[in-house]
Amino acid sequence: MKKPLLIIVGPTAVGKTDTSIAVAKKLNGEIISADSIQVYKHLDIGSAKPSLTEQEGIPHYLMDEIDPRENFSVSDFQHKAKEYIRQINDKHKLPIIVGGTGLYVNAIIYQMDFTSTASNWSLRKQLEEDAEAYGNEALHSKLRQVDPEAADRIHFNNVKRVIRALEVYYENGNKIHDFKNTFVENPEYDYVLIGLIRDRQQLYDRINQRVDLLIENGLIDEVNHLMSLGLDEHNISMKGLGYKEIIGYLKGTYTLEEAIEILKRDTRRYAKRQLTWFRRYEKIKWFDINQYETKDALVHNIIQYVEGKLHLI
RNA sequence: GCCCAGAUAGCUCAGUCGGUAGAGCAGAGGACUGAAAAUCCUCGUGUCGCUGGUUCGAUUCCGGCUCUGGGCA
Repeated sequence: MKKPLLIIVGPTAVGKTDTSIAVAKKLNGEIISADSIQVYKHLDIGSAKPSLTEQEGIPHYLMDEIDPRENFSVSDFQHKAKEYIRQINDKHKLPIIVGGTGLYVNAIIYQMDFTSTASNWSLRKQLEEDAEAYGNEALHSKLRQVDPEAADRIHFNNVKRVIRALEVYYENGNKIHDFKNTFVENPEYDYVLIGLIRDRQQLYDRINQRVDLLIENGLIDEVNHLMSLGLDEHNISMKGLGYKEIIGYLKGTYTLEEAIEILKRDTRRYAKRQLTWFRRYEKIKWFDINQYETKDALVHNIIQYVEGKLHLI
């Protein structure tokens, strides 16, 4: 029997946190965060993680759980999130996945197999050096020799993907092509997928304001502190928006003003990419926040929609 | 008031030895299977400030006007 599952996605700064907590309260739910940065401990301000008070007593999983020195990946997410879903179901509560990391959402709603080839960081480093020494196209033609289908769909400048495809081959002779079952739905869940959206210009204004707020709230101190723990731009957790830019400022790559402008711009671009990703979901039901007078009205409509779709206990 | 330099894409500017124009940034669209807040691809028509003149033809040359810098008083 399929387990009920609610998923709420949306671009950064659209208002997911607020909305999802209100929805969770009404539906007797618990939240699993699908956010590749909020998972990490100590990355609080930059990731706009809700405080315990702001969580209003709703349990949040996969938030503030991982040491920022570790390299968390979609595979870890899939494994842990599925376990949390099971636990929440066992308590007869509704699991609600909330987040902006599209790949993580895919790992839940589609059958994605991550059992084959784990990441091999030293191999990646070596291939990166090859790309720098001999050029992106040289590395890409290596891929063409071992996995032509992958070479066809990965652009030669997308070095990261070329490397991953080569890694899969070098590690155990597989072709990355072998795993193409992306859009086969996972039969475990009876899921409802909701997307939150609002006027583009308004979203961008909110992003700009939020960046200013993060700085006011002490983002620079937070990054300083993380650096004193030995973290720097090489850590995966530090690749997040707000961290890499402030590290650049602290290391003198650019002024604070420049860092803030770049952070705003890149956050806007990120929001746009998220929207591109979410538009592909056929089952997504969009709720345009601008069409509701109040947050209560929005939440009420979401609840109605969800109750009509899911057979809740 | 006088002199000089500007006025071209949302912004900063380039350019046309006279044949209606192009970069960067901003912005838009797309891709996505172990770094995904990452990574990558594609996309540039705008009364060339206004108004007269010269010319087959002016955004380009000439005059006037307006505005913006800077300088001199």
